[in-house]
Amino acid sequence: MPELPEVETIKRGLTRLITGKHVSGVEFDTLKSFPNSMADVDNFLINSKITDVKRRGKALTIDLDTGYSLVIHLKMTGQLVYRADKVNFGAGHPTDSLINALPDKSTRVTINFTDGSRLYFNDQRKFGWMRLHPTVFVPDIEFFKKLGPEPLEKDFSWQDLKSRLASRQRTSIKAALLDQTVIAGVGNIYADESLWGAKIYPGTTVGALKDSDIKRLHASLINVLTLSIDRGGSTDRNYVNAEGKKGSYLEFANVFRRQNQPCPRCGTIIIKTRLAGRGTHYCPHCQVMKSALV
DNA sequence: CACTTGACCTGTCCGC
DNA sequence: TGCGGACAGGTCAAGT
Repeated sequence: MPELPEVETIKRGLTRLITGKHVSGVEFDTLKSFPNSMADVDNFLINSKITDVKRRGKALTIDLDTGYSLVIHLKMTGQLVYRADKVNFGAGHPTDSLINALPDKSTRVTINFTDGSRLYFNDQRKFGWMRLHPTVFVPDIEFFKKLGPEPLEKDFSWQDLKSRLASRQRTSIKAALLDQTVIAGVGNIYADESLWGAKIYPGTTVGALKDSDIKRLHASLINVLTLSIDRGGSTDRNYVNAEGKKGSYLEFANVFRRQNQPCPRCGTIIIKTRLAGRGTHYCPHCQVMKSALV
């Protein structure tokens, strides 16, 4: 579910909501959601203070004053929702239907703070996880070591994108964008949206892209990711921010989930197909096929 | 190595 | 209304 803009939105919310809070207790259901030992939880999480919240790619890191960090990946359906109130409103409460019944059957982990507030980790499909890791060794986790550069870092240039793509010449540009070792944080929504913005057919072979194509793609990626963060991310199904609210970017999306609708640029009907194992949306008129796979 | 496919899970939607 | 199959925003392991 959450891609870079969604995780960034959650990160900003959590920074504001939980920094400085003290953990008083933790409940979790399965070892898959929280694969640390109870001893680790007791020694490094309980009674700890939250010192910082960070994002790298689609992963979150919550630093604690015990020298440990909570590393979190939400995968497809994970949610991190903070609630200050102690009262459960129950189903049907008008203020916030998405989170009014937390915890629910998708709640994997509940972190209680000393002031009575709570952080819920909900995950319908159970793909996501959170785990404790020594803070200084977080960068050594294999996922982070292999991760490509952050596309919204100021020094990320089109030449950087070109060099990251250099080892993926024979695959499609869509598959390359989804590969987190090429660049960090792009998922299915923003791959389709950025390729539409750059007028590149998603099945185009990376090796067939010219410098001018890569320049447009670089600009389009930054544009789309930045706009989505401004809109609070995309809610297709499950995504909510740290306060349980949906994002509005999909209202501004140009191709994603817009199959059978006219392209905003040229009016041609948008196609949905399957590429790199994923649903893929594009305009068959303005996203030109060059040397293409599929 | 580069590249593709299936598995991990639950829920929902669509066609019969 | 019921049932089977396809599909869903991500990553891995295992295959070619």
